[in-house]
Amino acid sequence: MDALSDAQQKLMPEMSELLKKRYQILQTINLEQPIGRRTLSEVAGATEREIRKETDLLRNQQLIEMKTAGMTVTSQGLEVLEKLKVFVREMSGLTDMEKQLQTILKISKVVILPQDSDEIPAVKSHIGKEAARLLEALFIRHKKIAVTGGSTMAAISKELSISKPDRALQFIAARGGLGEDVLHQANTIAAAFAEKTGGSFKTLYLPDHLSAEAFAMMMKEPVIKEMMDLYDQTDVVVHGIGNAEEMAVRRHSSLEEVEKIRSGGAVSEAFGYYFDKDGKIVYRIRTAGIQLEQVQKASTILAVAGGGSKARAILSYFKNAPKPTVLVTDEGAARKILGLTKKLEEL
Amino acid sequence: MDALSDAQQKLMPEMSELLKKRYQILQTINLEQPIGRRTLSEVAGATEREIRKETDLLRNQQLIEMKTAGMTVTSQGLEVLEKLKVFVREMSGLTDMEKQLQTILKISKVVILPQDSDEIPAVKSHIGKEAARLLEALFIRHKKIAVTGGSTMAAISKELSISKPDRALQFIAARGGLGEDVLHQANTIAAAFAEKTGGSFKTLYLPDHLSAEAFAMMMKEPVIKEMMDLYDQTDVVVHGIGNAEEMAVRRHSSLEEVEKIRSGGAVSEAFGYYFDKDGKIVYRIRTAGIQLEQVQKASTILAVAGGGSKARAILSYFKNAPKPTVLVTDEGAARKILGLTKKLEEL
DNA sequence: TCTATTGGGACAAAAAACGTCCAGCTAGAA
DNA sequence: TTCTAGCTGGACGTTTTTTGTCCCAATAGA
Repeated sequence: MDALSDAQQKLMPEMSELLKKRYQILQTINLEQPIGRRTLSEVAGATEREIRKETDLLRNQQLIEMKTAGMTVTSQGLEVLEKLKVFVREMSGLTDMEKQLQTILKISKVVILPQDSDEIPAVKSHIGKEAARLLEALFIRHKKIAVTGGSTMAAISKELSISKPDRALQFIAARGGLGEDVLHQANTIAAAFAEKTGGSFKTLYLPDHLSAEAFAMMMKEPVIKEMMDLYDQTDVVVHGIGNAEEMAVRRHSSLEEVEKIRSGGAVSEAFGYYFDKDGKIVYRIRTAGIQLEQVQKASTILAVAGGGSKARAILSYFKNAPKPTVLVTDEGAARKILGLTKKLEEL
Repeated sequence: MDALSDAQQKLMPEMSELLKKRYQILQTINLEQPIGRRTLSEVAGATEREIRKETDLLRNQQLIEMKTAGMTVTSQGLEVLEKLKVFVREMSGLTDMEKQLQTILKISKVVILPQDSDEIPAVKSHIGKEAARLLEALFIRHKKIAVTGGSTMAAISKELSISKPDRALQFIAARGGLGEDVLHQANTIAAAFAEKTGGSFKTLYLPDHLSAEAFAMMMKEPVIKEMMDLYDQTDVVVHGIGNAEEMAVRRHSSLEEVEKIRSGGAVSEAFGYYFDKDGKIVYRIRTAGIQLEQVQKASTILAVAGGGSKARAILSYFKNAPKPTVLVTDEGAARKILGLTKKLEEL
């Protein structure tokens, strides 16, 4: 933050919030266009009246246009969005927080997006977009990419857009179904990534909750073995981070599983592994899929998770996460993580 | 204006006015401190409520302090004032206007201060302060300074403040009484300048409206002749510019004088000379004082006049003003001058 | 052709801003 | 020392603005 902006904020303290709010609205319109007042008010977490007031202003400023199909961002609007991007980040202290988190989590890079996806649904899309941009940059040098499931991963796939299709790209489902609904399964996500980028994808279909013997047998099957080999060659891993209990519930885990997860003090989940607050593996779902050791061999790992509710999980997972991990998260999660670590230090 | 501020203003168009308003209030407090709400509201041209709202905010921001004696600017406030000075000027387009006026009026430099002194009394003080700063810079190399009268000149004298007294400075009253009230006479102003700077002053006392013979005789008097010689040696001339009719009235000019001024189409007045819209001398008060030719010999001339009502007069005077003149004026006058010249061009 | 969604209009209710006064205090003049 | 002008902070009825909420005609897309 330069001295001028500093002085400006001294003289106009209300500016900060206002700017952030309008920026976010404009950004959300850009992401979801064409979009109407009502839909926008839901996704941006504001009342209809407020959205109306602000969008009227944005139109007067010729930053957006209103047609019968909905509101769209003008080229001027895009320009403003571009110009203020860094400024809004600086102003919200995001750049500072990124550096702090990088140190605390001991990883190579952290990217924080404004607001909290728990409160404002659109933030999830913003996270997705940012992660998509980061991932696209990796496509140039890395072609074998393992992806997991989850709604965050789905958000990334929605925002992927590549200038020219790259047939060399290969997306590998990092896990089987894991009991999640089809839309958010790793298999579906891998297919979506491939479709958006022009690459190919490999899926892993294996029933959950197999008996130990059946599992051992399956692992010898060529189709499955092929996947295991692919995991070894993986360049990039893209994954979400879940709350342990939430994931257990969503996956309809058996009572004994839930018991193990709970008694073990599991906090976070990733790749089907459950971690406690110190990052120790408490439980792992016995199904085929990428192994933690294989993840660690990847040259870059992209972890994506946002929302204040994910703070504890993120903190837990990163206790033992690979160094070359890049975390994409949001302000809500970041602030809570910093709050939690500060509290710990005080004790 | 940089791209960032531009984008900021696109997103927050209300910012501009708000910033200017608060800046002006803060600046005025700085100039008149300690000052109370009511006095400030009068001098700043705003309602008491508004002043109250803004000053409450400024206090919360720790830019001002409120004591029983009145409000004063804190060191933080001063800093903000300093930091935003250039920005506010840029934002109001003053820098642009200065360049335009410089070309139109064909002089070496123009300094424009925000707002209109016709509407906001405090602006006169701001003009005075700026002129004082410019003048002080000239003191280093120039010691013989001729000054005229008028309320604007009085404003300058109020704002003069010099780090260490300079006994070498000599202030010369450019004219005699000219029928104005004592406080705004050139003689009084010269004395005030001298007092503020530690210099000396020379006054010119000569009755107005002398007969031609008496005038000729007086001109031969040593005291008067001495002044005439001083005018020849003048380095710097500081003067105001008046509206012709207004000045005629204020000076209780005789009917025939008023008639000459009116019929000649006089628009402006300076040094007792009356000029028409093309800058031609229409009439001059027959009394001792600096001659136009002597003014033209000075190395620097500081012309100070503000307020929209002075626009025509300024335009008139500068038709034939010396090139090395520096004009200090305000936004109100500047905008009107530009408007008038634009209108002329269209015809 | 039908349906879901859009922007714009409208309006009562709630909230904020405004104009205006007064009381009590204090610094500086007399 | 007393007096007075000018200061802040509090108060309050009256506008003015903002807010929440509906409806409506238009239209894009299925």
